Amino acid sequence: MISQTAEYALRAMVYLAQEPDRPHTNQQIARITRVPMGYLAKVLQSLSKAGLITSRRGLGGGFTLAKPAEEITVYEVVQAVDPIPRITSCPLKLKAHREKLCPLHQRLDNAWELVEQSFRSTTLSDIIAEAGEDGVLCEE
Amino acid sequence: MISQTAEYALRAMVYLAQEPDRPHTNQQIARITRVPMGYLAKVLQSLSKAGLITSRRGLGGGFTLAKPAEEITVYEVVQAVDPIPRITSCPLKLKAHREKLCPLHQRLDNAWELVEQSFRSTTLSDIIAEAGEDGVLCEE
DNA sequence: AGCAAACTGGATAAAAATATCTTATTATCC
DNA sequence: GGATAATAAGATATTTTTATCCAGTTTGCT
Repeated sequence: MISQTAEYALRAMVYLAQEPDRPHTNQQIARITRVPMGYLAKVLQSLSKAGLITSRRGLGGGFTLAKPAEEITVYEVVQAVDPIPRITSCPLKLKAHREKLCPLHQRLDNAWELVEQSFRSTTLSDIIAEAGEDGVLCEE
Repeated sequence: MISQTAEYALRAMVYLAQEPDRPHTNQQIARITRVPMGYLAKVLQSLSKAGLITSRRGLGGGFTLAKPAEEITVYEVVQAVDPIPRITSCPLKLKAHREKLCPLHQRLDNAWELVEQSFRSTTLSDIIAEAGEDGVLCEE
């Protein structure tokens, strides 16, 4: 339902949210979240361009949340790497459906709306808070 | 959110549901629903194997709903071609999460559950009824 | 019987998503 | 300033999804 890429992005963000004070390197994040390192680099780029994280090069550098975990929603993360494809116009390009979607696509889009709402109302800190002491992604 | 394949399957099923009394050929369905003919054939095979439609070969043959439109849900159609990947075990394969998903994956799965419920509670006849006279997919 | 319509199944091709690798650029520390 | 750690970016490879094509089989019709 969401892409592998979005799953990776969420893992990385949750991890960063757990220790937001110091930068974490691509390598660290990859190891903990078990995401292929080379690919994670791309995902982190996307998140960076979307303004959700900041990066610092050089020794001691890495990635850090760009704003507090309370202010970052699951929705923002997913949107940054692999947006939810809301249905705004008829996929069959029927003229008759330009104004109003047919019941089929209307109902599909309603389902996506549910997901979107769910994602919008969940912040990274919600997730961390729920985890308690263990940490969300087992840090071995 | 759902695959192209699932979208095609739904279009085909809605079309069949609109005229359930006579068989419709792959070619007919493809033209109306604007699905590539060769690919539609595969999709129809899947739907047939799932028991949602029946097929008849030879002249005058084609595909027909296997049961009344009132008894076929969107969920069944999607499941037949491209199941919703509910999260039942930790995607990171962490031992600590075998019993209980971490909050991240728990919340993702909750969203899928919403979608699943929405799909389960919608039948093909619901969709057709909502369309009124026009027909769901413009029959040109 | 013979022909044409229609599904069936397998092989193949094209496109998109996912993943890897390599080279550059930037920053820090000594 | 040089060595090293780290991101940035582009090229390439692999896998999955989507799509096409073709030969085979069944069915109905005359």
